Amino acid sequence: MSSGQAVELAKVFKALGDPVRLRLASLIASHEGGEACVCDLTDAFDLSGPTISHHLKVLREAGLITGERRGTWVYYRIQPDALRRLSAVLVLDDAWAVSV
Amino acid sequence: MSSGQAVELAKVFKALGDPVRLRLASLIASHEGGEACVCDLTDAFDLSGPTISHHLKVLREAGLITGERRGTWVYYRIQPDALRRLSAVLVLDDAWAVSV
DNA sequence: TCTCTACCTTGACAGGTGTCGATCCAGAGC
DNA sequence: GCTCTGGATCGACACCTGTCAAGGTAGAGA
Repeated sequence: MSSGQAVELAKVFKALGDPVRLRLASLIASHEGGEACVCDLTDAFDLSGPTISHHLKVLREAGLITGERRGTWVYYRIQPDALRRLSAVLVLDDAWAVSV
Repeated sequence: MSSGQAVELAKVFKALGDPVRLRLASLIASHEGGEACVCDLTDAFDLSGPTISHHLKVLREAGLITGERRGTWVYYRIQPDALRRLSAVLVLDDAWAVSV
């Protein structure tokens, strides 16, 4: 894989390289309707609002989730394509061997 | 996903969350015979030996690669199971939704 | 045994990251 | 307009990470 590809991919892996962000993504993905309000998420952690907001921003900038404001609340939703792309990279037999 | 699971998983994602380590893993996986000598790897980067060694250690401790000394050289080899496990986690539709 | 090579470990430093309190902004409702 | 509430941003802090120079260890060969 090229140096540029590695930098882009590493950003996404790095975003998932934190227990809080992993659980945030998991909670969003498994929430009914496939989306979760921030108020639902903050309750699940023993962390301050700004900290949750920070982690959500990291996930957003990595392209793993999208946020949308609807009235008073902000809803987050998983980007399944981003996960599928990551998953494909890890199946080394096909992807890695030929992509270097 | 439980808090404990998240911590374990995050370690592995974090290990891949660096461009150098991603390329290292990719180089090892795609090298002939499925294993690569450290001397092959250092040439591919503009980094000092200790730095490469440090990154290899991170990958090793995450369970993504194994190292073995054979005579003068040390050979590293990918752990395909670790990659497959990660890949499976990312297929959210099945795994994530039920594992929380 | 001595030396050379390949690699690892240690120590130190700059820069990045997670966290929080304080503050700010956007909508809803009065 | 004003106020309340849900979130985001800012500023600051402790801690973690990537990097290298210097020194250490293990095996090969003389």
